[in-house]
Amino acid sequence: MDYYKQQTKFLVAVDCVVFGYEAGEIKLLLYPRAFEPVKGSWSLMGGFVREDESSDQAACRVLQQTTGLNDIFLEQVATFSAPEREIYERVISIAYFALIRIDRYKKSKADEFGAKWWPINELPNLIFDHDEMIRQALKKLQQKAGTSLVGSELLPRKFTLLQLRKLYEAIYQREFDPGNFRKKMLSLNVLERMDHKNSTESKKGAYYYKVKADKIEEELERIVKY
Amino acid sequence: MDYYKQQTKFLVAVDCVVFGYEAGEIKLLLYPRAFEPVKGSWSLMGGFVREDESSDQAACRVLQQTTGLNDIFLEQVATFSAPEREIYERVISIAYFALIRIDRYKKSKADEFGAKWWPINELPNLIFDHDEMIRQALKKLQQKAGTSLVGSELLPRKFTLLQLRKLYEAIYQREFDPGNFRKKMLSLNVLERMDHKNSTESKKGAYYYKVKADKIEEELERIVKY
DNA sequence: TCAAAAGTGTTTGGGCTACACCCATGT
DNA sequence: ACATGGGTGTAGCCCAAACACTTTTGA
Repeated sequence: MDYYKQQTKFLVAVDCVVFGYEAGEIKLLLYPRAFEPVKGSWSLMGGFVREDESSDQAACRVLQQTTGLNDIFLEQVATFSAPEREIYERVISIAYFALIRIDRYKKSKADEFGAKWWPINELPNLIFDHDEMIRQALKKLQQKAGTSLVGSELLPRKFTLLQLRKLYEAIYQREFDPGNFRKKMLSLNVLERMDHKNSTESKKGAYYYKVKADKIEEELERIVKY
Repeated sequence: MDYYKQQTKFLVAVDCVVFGYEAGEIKLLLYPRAFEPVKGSWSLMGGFVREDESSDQAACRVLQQTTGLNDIFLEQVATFSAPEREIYERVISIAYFALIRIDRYKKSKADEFGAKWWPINELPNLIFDHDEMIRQALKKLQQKAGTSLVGSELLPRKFTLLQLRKLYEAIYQREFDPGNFRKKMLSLNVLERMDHKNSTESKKGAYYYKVKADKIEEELERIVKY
């Protein structure tokens, strides 16, 4: 046991890459660092791990505090541990990625901090290695969306196939053939057509779909190549 | 800065899932825990992260110390942080997976600890959450081998297509059609045929191949489904 | 009437699978 | 001679990609 006592201890934090989807774009929730060093740069939602919680719980707590939301999709990305990655003190940080529906977000504590949604292609300067965290998180999101309908976590509960396709186009930064995308998605047998239509995005009107209740978390065969 | 000072610090460790390949089987390097608690159970190669190093460097150091090898393929798997995952003291552990050629390993410090190679299908009881680390590491290995020739890290520098196929069969725990496997591998254009043959494993003799020097780390299109 | 999305159908090509088949050679 | 792996060829199937076409309706 003495061996344990000789060892160095470290501050351990979590940083959450919070993805949202709005106006046809993937967006990220960031807040401005209000104090030196690197004041004015933007930061991921983060916080320190506490004595009585796992890092998963810490990430969950951070999101609860900053977005007011509780039942959020959350997954580990990687751990960043370079000795010089922060400035004043060494911190080992476990990066997570989260998916939330911006329409559920609305007002919350995050606004008090000046938090803002940034389109993924127009990000500001970020502190420390947060840009690398985002890069890896996006890759994870693409992998995840390729084998599950996790993408629908970013949409309202009911959505049209146009909305779903636009979301996938935003995630993968490329276009999909409308007919083929529709056939592929429907062939997976995880979507359930509802009995009413959305008429705001097309003249003809498109049926709403929702994910079948028992298929939400299901692992599927490849949906899209990545 | 006061905010930093109030936070709890943690012991941070690395645990390495060391994969090897021998006699047609994937094997894992483990050593027996010599002291209580859980004396007699087996453990992954691990160690604490030090003040002046990243976790990557720590994992590298642990492998150097236990196997004598330096230039080893090493990749992060995930971080395990449940408060009760160890017994006497809380330790947050970053799991890595490593690939080494058993023929390069031979004698080393690890033998002094009683380290032993275990076939992946006949593992002993493991301490803490090490079995879960192995499960996730194997999954990572399968993904990695599916998009790169990382598998050849486990073979001698030159190898026959039979040896490569047997390795992939061991990694994915399923059989591959000999003809199709050969065609697929050669079509990737990353293997270079050498001008001599191996005659120990077949009457006819099979050409040796090696990975083209400039293609070792290359990301490929899908090699095998997983 | 026209544009734009909804929704369905068809064709094509590439790749994977399952085999068949010949070659070389040690026993 | 025969068993075994080395190595090549091929027919069938599935699926993704490309794209044609019809429907519906608001502007």
